[in-house]
Amino acid sequence: MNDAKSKILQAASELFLEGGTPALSVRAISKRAGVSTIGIYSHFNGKQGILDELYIEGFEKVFSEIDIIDTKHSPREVILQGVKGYLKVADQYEAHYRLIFGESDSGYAPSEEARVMAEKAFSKLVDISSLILPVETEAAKKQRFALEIWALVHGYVSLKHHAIATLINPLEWNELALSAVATHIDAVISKYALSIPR
Amino acid sequence: MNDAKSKILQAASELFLEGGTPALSVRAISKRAGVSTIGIYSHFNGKQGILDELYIEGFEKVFSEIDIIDTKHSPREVILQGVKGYLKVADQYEAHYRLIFGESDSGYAPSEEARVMAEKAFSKLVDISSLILPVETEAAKKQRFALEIWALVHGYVSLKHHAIATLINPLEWNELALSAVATHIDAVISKYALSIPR
DNA sequence: CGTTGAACATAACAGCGTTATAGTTAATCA
DNA sequence: TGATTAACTATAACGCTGTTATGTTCAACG
Repeated sequence: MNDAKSKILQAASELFLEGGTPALSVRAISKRAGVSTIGIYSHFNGKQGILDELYIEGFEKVFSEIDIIDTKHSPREVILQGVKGYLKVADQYEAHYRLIFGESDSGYAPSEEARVMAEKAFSKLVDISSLILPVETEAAKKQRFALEIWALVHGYVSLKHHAIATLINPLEWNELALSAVATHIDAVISKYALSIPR
Repeated sequence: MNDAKSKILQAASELFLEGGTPALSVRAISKRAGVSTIGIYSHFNGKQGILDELYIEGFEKVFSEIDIIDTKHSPREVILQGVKGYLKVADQYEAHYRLIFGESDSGYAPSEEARVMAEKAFSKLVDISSLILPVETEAAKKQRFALEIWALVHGYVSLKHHAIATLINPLEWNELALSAVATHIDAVISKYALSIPR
């Protein structure tokens, strides 16, 4: 990798972690990276290119947390482990998370490459969440169940940043999310236990 | 209400519905309202004041949809009815929804008055969702259950705007959300059915 | 009638993403 | 070696943003 290119990415990532989208101006990045402003445009596709890199970086972190190879524990516990990792990433990389889910500046739209990364992560989520479903379950149904889990967890993360969040003890949030997922998983498990002939 | 003031609000609301946050510039509002840019600052607290009005407007719409007085149907159906209304508002007033949940421009933070409105809506949600809980359930527990419902529904709405949403039929989204909520409610109902001594 | 105060338009400020222009440096090639 | 080419650089500008200072107009009130 080009030296200037990696320095730009490093600077952008630092600024992003420190101050989120508002701190991520082209001039600030170039200043910290020690390059001129048009360096952002020669090495990347301007600000859109920088945001794309951070978007992908964010999804890579999510992916690595839910990419679990575990044969010792039950599917239920594997899913909960993945949710824990997801919540951890959402806490540690809040700016990335907000970027990924359109909660920052509205001017950004992910590129094709960035969307591929997003779909890869969702695909992995489908893999681990469908562990509790019968193997012969059709693909669309597996997707829908993964979506249920994701919506529930993402909902907690998103509401955590909301004004209403002051009503609930902030330390509890992740536990509440985990508990809600557990409730939901158990409901689905018992539903399928009924529908599976024995 | 002052005439200029209402014209400004009208113009802002129109622009917001048409083009969301990016279209909502102080100059564009003043131009459409037929006032000077400084009028936005004399009648409101600048852009923050405008966004506050739209924030409150959005929560009012949510509130009116979940403010259900219904003694004919079961608590379960009342909740699902509220969720349907919530999803309708999220569709019809997408820009408001994104503003409310921090998914637009990151510079905005709701004022005290706006937060009061948000809490009022959440309070109403607690009211109708706790209909399925035993009356003697403690307040914190009712809040936590309302949060579960809200997180689940909001998760679906938020993910609907996401890049990953192309993988799922967009027409199905609201039905998927409703179905997920129904699953979750039933799980909680059966849990409490077990814990209630008879 | 004179004064006061509110709303007004104009213009400016600093910042934003982006780009045109021009200067500098380094590597490549005849 | 000397000339050309490509990639870097800085400077400045364009049009946009939110915000504010400066005058100006105009209607209401004592």
